[in-house]
Amino acid sequence: MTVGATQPVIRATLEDVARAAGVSLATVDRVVNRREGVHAKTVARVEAAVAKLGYRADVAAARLARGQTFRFAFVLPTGSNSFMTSLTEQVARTADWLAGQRGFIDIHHVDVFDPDVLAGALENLSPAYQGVAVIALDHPRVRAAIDDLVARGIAVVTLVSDAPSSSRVHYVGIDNPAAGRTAATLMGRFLAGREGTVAVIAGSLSLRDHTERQFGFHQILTSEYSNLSALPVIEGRDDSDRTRKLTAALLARHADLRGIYCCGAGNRGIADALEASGRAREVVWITHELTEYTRRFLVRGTLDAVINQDAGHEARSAARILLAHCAGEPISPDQERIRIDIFLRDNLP
Amino acid sequence: MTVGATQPVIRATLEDVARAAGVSLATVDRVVNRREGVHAKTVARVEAAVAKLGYRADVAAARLARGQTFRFAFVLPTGSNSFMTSLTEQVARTADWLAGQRGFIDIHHVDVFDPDVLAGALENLSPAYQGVAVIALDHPRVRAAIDDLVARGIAVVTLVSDAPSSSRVHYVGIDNPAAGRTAATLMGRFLAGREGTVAVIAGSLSLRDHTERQFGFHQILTSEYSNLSALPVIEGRDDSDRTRKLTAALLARHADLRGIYCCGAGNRGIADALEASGRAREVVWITHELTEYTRRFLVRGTLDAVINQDAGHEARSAARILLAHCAGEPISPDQERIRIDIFLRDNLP
DNA sequence: CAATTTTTGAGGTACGCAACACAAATTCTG
DNA sequence: CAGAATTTGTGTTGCGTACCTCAAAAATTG
Repeated sequence: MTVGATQPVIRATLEDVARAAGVSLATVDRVVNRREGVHAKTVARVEAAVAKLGYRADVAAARLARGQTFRFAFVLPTGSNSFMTSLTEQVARTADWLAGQRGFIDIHHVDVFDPDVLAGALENLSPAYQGVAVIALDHPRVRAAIDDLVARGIAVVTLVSDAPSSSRVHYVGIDNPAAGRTAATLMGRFLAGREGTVAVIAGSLSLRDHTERQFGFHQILTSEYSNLSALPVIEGRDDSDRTRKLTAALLARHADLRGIYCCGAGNRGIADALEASGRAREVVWITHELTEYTRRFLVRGTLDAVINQDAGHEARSAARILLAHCAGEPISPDQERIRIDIFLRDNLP
Repeated sequence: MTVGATQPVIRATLEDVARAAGVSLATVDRVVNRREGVHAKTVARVEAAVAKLGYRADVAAARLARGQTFRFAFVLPTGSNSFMTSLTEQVARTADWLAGQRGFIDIHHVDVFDPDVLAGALENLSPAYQGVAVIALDHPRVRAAIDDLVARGIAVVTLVSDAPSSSRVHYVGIDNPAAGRTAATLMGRFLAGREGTVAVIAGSLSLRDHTERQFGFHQILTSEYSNLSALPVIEGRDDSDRTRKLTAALLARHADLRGIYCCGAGNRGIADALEASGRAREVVWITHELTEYTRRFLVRGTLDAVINQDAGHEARSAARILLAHCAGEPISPDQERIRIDIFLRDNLP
């Protein structure tokens, strides 16, 4: 059985549609581009012809004829952890791809963790940009800066970290509370009824994504796993050295420590401390972001699971969404949905 | 700090390159399209100009000028389980997208589980196709049919199920042994040391993907979780009714049944049997493919984890790979890698 | 140095569509 | 039914590239 074999071998063009509908090219153009001044009956005739011939505008020809070019700014953090480094690289690759699609990406590095600096950077962005992707902070000044850009007709998408109350057109990233809940479920199930304490290490609680993750984590842990009690959240500031010391102290102080959930960076410190303590196999450690380090810890068995967001997917998705928005094209939502990946040693990509 | 702001606001065109290199348009054309008869020194001059101006061919213009159109055949199973239904729908959506990219997809439905029927369908495919995507079987006749297509200059990608020894240009799907290992690790860890037996239900052991999954599953279960012993594999033929009866029998016969791994379809039957037995919460059930049903069982807590391959991603990837192959364009490997997704109740998309 | 080969230039057409100007035909209004 | 308004047609241009032909220039050879 065959479906779709009735499709034309040769694409139907606007001219074919005009001929089929018995009207001129100009009228077809008016209809397909929704211009004014066409009789309803004629519109119907043309649309029937479009449907009959299965006409689809050749996007290559359309883009070429429109002759638009696009300039986007990606505002990313200055020299940072492995995830951000990888994101930057993926954005660079995406830029390379976009260059063939009449689009240009400039990467701006700023200290996105300081609301004033970030807001300032957004405010000073050249008005030549049609779109901006930014690792946002949910802070009044940043929100205002985003709203300001949007008011000036510049499309803004937030990347990795959202500013939900702003007027950004899209958030490209994972649902962080859900990611935290996922981590908690894995923790609870891996520990399967054992009693003890679980430590939560965040980069900083002033980062919305870290807060949301630990919120989701606590939510599930307290409601579903009463055998486990969470210790107060520790701020490791995404710094390996500091995190190592904090983890070592945790391990020394809590003989009943059964699990560690790290919702930020600084994983090398945790690995060092865990391995030095000799309890690496016994303590369940779950963290975020697949990097060359976390991958190694996973393979070695020190790390039990990684919750990941795909930086490449995020970079491409942000670019696609900005492009589609500026060109007035539709997007396919499920292609742009960023998944909460779970990686075990066995399903590493 | 800003990187990349030196990019041109206006794209450089071939003419700009010609002017910069001090040669004619024809020569630049010869160089960028690698035609013969250009002096090495001139090639170098042009390439320097390309690099200096950051010239990138406008893919829209290039496609338009080449005027090529592409016809691909997708060979999918006849009326089948939820996953295949969803895959078919995603292929249809991809076809819609491709229609704007000068490409057409015909969907052919055949009984892909019969090697002779499948091979016959491939042999009878119109030579008008430049590419074929097929849910393959690893069988000599199918392999020969694929090799034959390739020999006739038709690009073949295998989808979901591979024929590794054939000359297909790409396999779009997951690593099935790794998926089985992933399931085993989840099973072993969720059961955390409890003793008992684990049942494995496959659709049919003559399907390579099911065999590979159960192979990976057994591999990890026997080597890492000696507390669990696997029962002989049961063939449910992807049929809910049959699977329900088999599962009910399993539950009745084995009081120490701790887990069920289903590497095929027929999940509704398993859910019915599990829920009827009253042991749904206690038995760990892991299966493949996220469908409306498995999603519901996951939310309800009957099902503990789903190993998934994203049908939308697979459909788009197959189309992109065929298109890139036929148009002689490069692909970006990590965008085309199909991940082994793990879904728990908490990270459902 | 003439003859030959290699390299380069000039110029054109085509791809499918968008965008526009202007004329012609049709319909509506008073 | 004239005049106005609306609707449709004709025609053109340009987007950036691929691909082609033919001639001119330069380099190589005998």
